[in-house]
Parts: sequence; C-alpha cells; structure tokens
Amino acid sequence: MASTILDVAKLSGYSKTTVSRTFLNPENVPETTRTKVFEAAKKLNYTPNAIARAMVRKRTDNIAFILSKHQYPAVLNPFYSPILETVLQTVVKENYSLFISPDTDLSLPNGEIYLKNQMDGVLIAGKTNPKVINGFMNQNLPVVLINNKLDIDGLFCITADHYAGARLAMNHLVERGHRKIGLLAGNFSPQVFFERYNAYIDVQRENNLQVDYRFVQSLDPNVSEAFQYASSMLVSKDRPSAFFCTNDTIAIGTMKAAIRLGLRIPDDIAVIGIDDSTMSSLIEPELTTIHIDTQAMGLWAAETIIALINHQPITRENFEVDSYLVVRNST
Amino acid sequence: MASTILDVAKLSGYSKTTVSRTFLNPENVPETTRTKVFEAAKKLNYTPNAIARAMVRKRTDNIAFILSKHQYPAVLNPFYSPILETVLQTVVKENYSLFISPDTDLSLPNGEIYLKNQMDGVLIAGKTNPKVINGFMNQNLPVVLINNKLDIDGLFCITADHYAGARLAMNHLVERGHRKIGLLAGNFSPQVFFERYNAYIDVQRENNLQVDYRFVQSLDPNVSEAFQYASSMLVSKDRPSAFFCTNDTIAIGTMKAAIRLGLRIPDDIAVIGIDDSTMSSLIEPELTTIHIDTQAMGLWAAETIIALINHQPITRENFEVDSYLVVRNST
DNA sequence: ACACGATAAGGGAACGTTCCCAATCGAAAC
DNA sequence: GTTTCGATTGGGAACGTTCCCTTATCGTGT
Repeated sequence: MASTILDVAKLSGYSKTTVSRTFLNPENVPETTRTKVFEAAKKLNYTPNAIARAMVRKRTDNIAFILSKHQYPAVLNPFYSPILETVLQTVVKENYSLFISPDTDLSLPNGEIYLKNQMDGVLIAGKTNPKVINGFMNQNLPVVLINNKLDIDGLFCITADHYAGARLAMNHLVERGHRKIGLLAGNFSPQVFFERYNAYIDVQRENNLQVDYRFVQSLDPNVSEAFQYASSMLVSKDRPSAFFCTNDTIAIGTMKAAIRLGLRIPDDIAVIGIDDSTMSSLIEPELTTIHIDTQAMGLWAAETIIALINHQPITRENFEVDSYLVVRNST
Repeated sequence: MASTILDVAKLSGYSKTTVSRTFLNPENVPETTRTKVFEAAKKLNYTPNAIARAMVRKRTDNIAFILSKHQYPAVLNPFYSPILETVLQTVVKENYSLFISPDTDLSLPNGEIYLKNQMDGVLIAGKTNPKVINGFMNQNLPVVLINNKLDIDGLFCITADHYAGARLAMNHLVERGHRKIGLLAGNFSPQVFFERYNAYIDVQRENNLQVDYRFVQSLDPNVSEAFQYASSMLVSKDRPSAFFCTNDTIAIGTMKAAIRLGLRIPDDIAVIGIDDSTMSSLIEPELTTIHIDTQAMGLWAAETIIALINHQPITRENFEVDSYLVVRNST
C-alpha cells in the first residue's frame, strides 16, 4: 500500500541506494539528484519507514519513561509530573521520542519482553523491582534511576537528600519559635518516609523538644486523608502550634482543616510542606515549603541517558539534587 | 551481541519457525517443545526483537499522543493532563504503548517523517495544523482528535460543547442574583475562546443585563496574569459582584486577588471557573466550576483509536462530552 | 596522452522476525 | 492394507531499510 524506497527509486530514475543517501544526507548529493528524488518522493507520498531503518541501524531513538507502579496516578503525580515534563522537553530537543509506561505491564507475561528491543534507553522513576532493572541491564540497555538509588555497577541514579530537606523544614519551624510540632507523614517508599521521619525526630531532640506521639501520624498522601487527621488533631485543646507535612498535598489538606475550623494561618497554626508543587503558591495563604530541584533531576536524567546511549562521557555520576526552603505565608 | 531466534533454535534443537511459534502461541506447541525452547531462551537471555517483529507484521502496537504546541506545558497542562492519564491507563490495559510528543517536532525537517511508520495510530490533543493531520491520514494512519473538530472524511473527533458549558456557568451566576458580571477570558484557541465569550454575551442579553466592557478582559490563562487584571478591576468602586473566569487557573488568580484585598468570597465577590481541575477543590473557599467530562474524552479517544487500528466498528462517531455545574463555595 | 583522485551512483548482503507452504509421521478410518 | 487426516515441524521468501564495496565518469595535473 504505502510506497517504499524502491518506488521512489524507480520513479526518480535513481537506485534505492541513492534515494536512501538523499534522505539521510541531502547535502552529500548533487542538487539535481536531490530535487528529483524529493519530487518523486512527494508525488508518491513516500516517507522512510522508521522500523526498517531501526532494524538495520539497531537504534530506534526511543527512550522509555517508566513510572513505578507505586506511583498512581502516573501523569498526574504532583512530584513526578514536573520531572516528566522536563524530561520530555529535553529529550525531544535532541530528536528522541519518549515512551511512557506505568511499570505494571512489565510484570505481564510478555510485557517486559516487548519493551526491550524497542528502546535505546530507559528512565525509571521511583521505587522498582530490581529484577526489572536487571532485565534491562542484561540486554545492555542503559538505565537511569530517578529519585531512587541502587548500587548496581553501570547504573546511574539521581536522587534528592530527603533527610536534609526535611531538616530544613523542621529547623525553620523551630526558628520561628515553635516548641510543639505535629507530623503528618505520607507513606511513600519506606526510604523517603524514614528519611523525613528521622529528620523530624532528630531536629526535635537537638532542640530538646518533646515529641508528642498523639500528633504524629502516617497516612496516604492525599488531601482528604490529611484533612481528616488534621481536623481531629486540631480540635485538641493542647494541639501543636505547627504541623510538618511531608508533602504539599498533605499540607493543603491540613490547611483546609484549619481554615474550616476558623483557625488563622500562621497565627493559630503554622503549616509547612515539601515539594513546592504548583499548588503551593496557588492557595491562600501561600504555603511555605521545601523546593526540590526536580527540573535538575529531569534534565540530568535526560542528558545522562542520552550520553549513555551515544557512549559519551557522563558529566557527573549519581548526582544528588539540591533542596531549599521557600518561605511563604503559612509559617 | 544479543542473541537471536537462530541461537535459540540451535541450542534447543528446533528450527527458528518452531521457536517463533512457541513465543507467539505457547499453547499451540507440545509441552516438551515448549519447555525446551523456553529453557534455551532463558539460558541465552533471549528476548524477541520487537523491531523485527514489527517489520514483518506491519504493526508496532504503538500509539502516539500529540499535544498541540499551543499547549505549553504539555504534561502539566491542567486540562489535558487528566485526559493523558486516562488515555495512558486505557491504552496500556490493551497492551499498547504510548508515545507522547509535543507537536513541535512534527514541523522539523524530518520529525514528521520519523513518527509515521512507528505508530499504529495517532491521538492529537488541541488545535493543530491540518497539514499534520493530512500527513498522517495520507499514510492511512488512523487519527483521533481530542477537543478539536475538523470536518475531514474518516477523521474522528471528540469535543465538548464549550458554549453550553459556559452558559451553565453564566446562568448559575444570574440565578444567584448577580446583575453585574465581569469576564476574564483566557485566550485559548479562537474556537474555545469565542464559544465561551458568546455565552457570556448571550446569557446577559437574554436577562437584559448590560455588559460593562471595562470588566471584560482577555488574557493568558495563568495565575499571575489573572491576579493582576482581577486586582485592578476589584478596586474599582462599581466593580462587578461576580466574575466569570473561563478556566480554573484564571479563577484561582482572581480569588487570590480578592482575598488579598480583604474581600470575602462569595459575599463581596463571587467567582466561577471552568474545568473542575484538581486544584479547584483544594483551595479555600472551594471553587464553583463547570466539570467537563475529560475522563470520557480520554476513554473514548483511546477506545476509538484502538478500534480503528483493528478495523473494528466504532461505537459512536464524533462524540460530544457532557459538562455540568459543580457548585462549591465561591458563588 | 596518461594516470590518478574525486565525485556520483548502484548492487547486494544483512538486520531478526513472521508466515505461507510443504514435508513427515503416526494413528484412525475404511 | 491403503487412505486420510491431524499434529508437529522446517525451509524460504518477504518486510524496507542501511551500508559496504564496486564501478563509472569526469576533470586535472604532469
């Protein structure tokens, strides 16, 4: 049905080799040849077949972005979606195509198989089964991990220091004079959960504050759950003067609860989040939070996978991204 | 480097045909054959080459999701990202892979070309150059348009009636007794812009209200721009009692401005948005808005493109998705 | 006049599958 | 005992490119 390089060759009067050459390096071919070939191609509505090309070149220029199945929703996830956005823009600029996949299908009988030979490299965001990673690496596929670190030879990772970030948040609250601080901790991957939890405990110890475990709660990181826990804690007579929420979504639920109870933020209750997601500056009062440089994550991940694909030197190995405090009006 | 079907054939003692058969339809092969083949494959770390397979089958099981370049950011766009999420989940369930692409690269010298033969079908979200659509259709590629309608034979479209949706919003404001209503209209595609603008005008005419053009403004649909325009309008002595914002982002900027000026929502100033984006129920007070059934859009688009790929009958042609009013606390 | 290099173009193998067709073999049917 | 049929397997062409190698042509310098 669709026309092939042979049709163009016949119509233009040249050989398939010349046609191929013309499409690959137009400048390496005399002008008359070029125009004749392109003319014929246009007339036949011809377009080089990317699959056939990939077959001989052993390159597809496709990069996969796999989101841990623990992260649902995939595209809408407030932490990962800015990373995906940056990766997409970066990768497209270098003429790669981006393929996105929640990693569920990798566990399907044939899912893992199909993915492999169609990709030049794989980006994995979040916690994943090491078996999957090994599967890719056994095929000599370059892999870069995002917000996850595994000590495998030849594997590159980009992470953030969630302990340091959480300390920033806690220190800020302490500096503002808060002596009683509640914790609403999202149950992300155990690693992230504990890094932030430990920061909460450590900073308080260092400042001789006592942890009141009635105001420490782990929960699913969504607004309604945060709203519920925060509501019940905020009505307590000896409630904390501040809440450390381990992400912005939880912080927003907490603020909602406070506002509904008629409490003033930050005078009656201070709230701090983590992520500096888009929402944090949209709500009123605006949320004080920890900015994690997700743009750097996306950029480095994209550039690294491309460098690996092209066997170019890697600028930095296993790079840890910065976090900083963004003071707004909720503290 | 990587092992091929011939290696497996040799090691297992069967022919390449039998190996191929075993991978394609394990149940069509005697058990002893199956185990021997799979054993050999495992030993060799063999995995069928998706590219070679695609080459002979003339199918890749890849679907492209192209976001209009007018929509930036791509993944983070509050209207399109839920659609993308639904499309992704639906498509993956049917064992297709999803490629995402901002449509900029289609205009690159070779960009358009490369995309074509690697996809079984194409989803295009938002306004696009018809040339691009024709390019795909000339290659006999199924195309489905999302939130955009073009009268091309064989082209399927899913849209929302933005005029009707906007009328819902305006009628709600009128019912609440508002006689003076301002408009903050995002400059989306001209089509969407005018559908909503016309609804604004028409509903007021029908109710004998006078339009005060000092409070009508078109703007880029982002929070800070909305904040600025709303701020300057809200300080006016004879300001409107309500603002119709043509999406939630604008509404949020408007509410922010009102809150900063110490106005009470909805008593001093009512605000209504469109989209029912995630944010609308996170802010305080929660935003009254028009819900557009983006989930239905994503689902139908995904199912339709898959049906087209498989030459199955289409359940519904050119389907227009429902909108309804969601009353919250901003009106 | 001759050799030589640069420029232009073509022939054919190779990439790793699938799938059509044919071949073999044993058992069941007549 | 011959035929038929199903089950199992294999050979080879085809898919549409790229790329290595070769060939032809045409100056250009000596």
